[in-house]
Amino acid sequence: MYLEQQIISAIQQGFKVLFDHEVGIEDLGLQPTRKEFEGTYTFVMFPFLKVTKMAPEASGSKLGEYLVAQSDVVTGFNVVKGFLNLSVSETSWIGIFEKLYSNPSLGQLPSNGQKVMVEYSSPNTNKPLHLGHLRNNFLGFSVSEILKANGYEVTKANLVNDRGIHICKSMVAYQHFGNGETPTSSGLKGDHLAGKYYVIFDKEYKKQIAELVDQGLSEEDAKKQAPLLVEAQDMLRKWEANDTEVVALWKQMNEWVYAGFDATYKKMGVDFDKFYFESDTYLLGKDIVEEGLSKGVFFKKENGSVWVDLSAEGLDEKLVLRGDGTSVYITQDMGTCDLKFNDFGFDKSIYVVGNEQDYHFDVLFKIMRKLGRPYDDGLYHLSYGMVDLPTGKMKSREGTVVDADDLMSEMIETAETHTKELGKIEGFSTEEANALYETLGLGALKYFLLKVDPKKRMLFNPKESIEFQGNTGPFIQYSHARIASILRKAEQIGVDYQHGFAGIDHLEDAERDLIIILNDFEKKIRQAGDEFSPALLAQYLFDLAKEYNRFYADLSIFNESDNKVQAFRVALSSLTAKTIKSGMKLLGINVPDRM
RNA sequence: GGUCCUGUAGCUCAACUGGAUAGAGCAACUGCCUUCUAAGCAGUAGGUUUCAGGUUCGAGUCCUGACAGGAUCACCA
Repeated sequence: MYLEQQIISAIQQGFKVLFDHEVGIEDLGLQPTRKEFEGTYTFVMFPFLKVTKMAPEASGSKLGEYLVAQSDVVTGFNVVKGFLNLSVSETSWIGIFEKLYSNPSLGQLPSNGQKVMVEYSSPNTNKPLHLGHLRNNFLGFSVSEILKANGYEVTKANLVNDRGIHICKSMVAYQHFGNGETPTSSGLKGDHLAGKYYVIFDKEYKKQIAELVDQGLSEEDAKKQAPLLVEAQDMLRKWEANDTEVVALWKQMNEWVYAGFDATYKKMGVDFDKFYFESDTYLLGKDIVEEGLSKGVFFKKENGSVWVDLSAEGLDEKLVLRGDGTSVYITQDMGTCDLKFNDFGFDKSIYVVGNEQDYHFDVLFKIMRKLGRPYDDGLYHLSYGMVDLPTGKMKSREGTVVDADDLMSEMIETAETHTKELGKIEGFSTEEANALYETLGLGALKYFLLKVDPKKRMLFNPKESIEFQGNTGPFIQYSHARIASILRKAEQIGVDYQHGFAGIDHLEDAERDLIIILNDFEKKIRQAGDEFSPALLAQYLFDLAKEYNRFYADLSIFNESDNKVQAFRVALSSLTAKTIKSGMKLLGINVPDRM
């Protein structure tokens, strides 16, 4: 980072001295030189030809000569068309390496004094988590960690949807068909138990509809009049009236579900600092409706319903309170928005929610802006694409989902099979071996879901999607394990690689290329934070691991006769391992020392 | 129908926000384990970036219009 800034400021000086022209830093950018050309950084001359009043080649040469003469980091240049390719001195690279190597807070930028809340996961308590939730949870967790690394104070929040008609459906079905079954008696995790009755409800409900249609009702009427649905709606009313029996059942079932979720979250390796429950928040926001009315942001229709007119912002009129005075979804979201701010005073509030709710958040944020909330600039919907199966979209009611618990178990089993086939667990205790399978299986899964740009929808093929070779989590984990092995050997034969690289005066290509990419780590953390995109970091870590493996294949460490060079290569390996480890941690992925 | 998102190698994804001959992995093919872990490395092959226009020194990227896929548009959550 520092190196690029040095070069840029020298270029800025150059424009002043050579062409008598002031150029803003923000207008100057370097890009990596394509590998078919000589050099590390490339400066594009085209946009500045008006300033230089010379042909592209001549402009580039003149600036290049200036940089070599004036800057002690630029040692050479070449100009191809309008592209000025700059070479950086080996001593600069060695200096960069020493700085990175001695940095005790590698991968952690200093505090920026800002608070951010990241809401993610936000499950419904009527069914277990599935593949789509995995993307949500891994994303939310990773973005939180990335923001921490960027110097934010982060609060991870989970807004649990623990009430509503869908919960009542599971409850009604349980009352009818449950026979007092419990997680203990059935051996089912609590969330799977609730999900089982949600599916049963749907099945029985459809049966009832069919019967009613046979009796001559229209499809539409049948859907409304089916006894099970009526019962669920009735149960919801009783719940809202705080009916003792209904509330007791609700508490019981939710407790089972939470126990199940806890186990799943633990397996996933995600956690939360704050839980919000919709049963506590669903009545919030009515005061904001009043506020909006008095501010003239909202208006009332004849039947008493309250609306906001967003047509000036390119949207429609949107209901914010029903005619009977009850809330809609957005009412409580307005309330929760304020609640979060009052609880934590955030500068930014991020909602990790699927792109099916783009419109909803568009509306919500525009409303909060109209209401003039002090934090309205910090609201951000981290909208991610759905995970599709080869067979199409997942539907929980129809049981065409990939269950999160099942998928994680399968991944771990696959990792076990694969590891055993390769015969890589000599000397492992059973516990160590199991821990490794888990690290690898989950690493593969997390990396697979995080390496894709969040906003893009992605395809998951359970049979083929997850590999252990190439652009995968295990490939990066493997690179780390290789280095760990080198470090063990270095310790064993007593290589001192902690200090003293003054004697190094020459770099092999593979060494230099590795330092160049190691130097990008901080920049990538920044980008990933600015764009809320773990994918950028994932891509970087893959490139880094690849570069290391090239280095590993090209140059020998322990056959190197020069002790200084040998120590330097061990140190370079060590820095790579540290970078991989701390980068993978930001993705929520552990790295093993042996595999 | 209105609005929004997406479209890149056979498949899954990149492309530093407008820069050079569009890159990786998987799958296919060819080499490399007597040497620090072959879950690796090196190489071959694979492309009219959905299509048609436009903007400029320069377009996968920006604009317009088609086409295809998806989401959304309830006094549902």
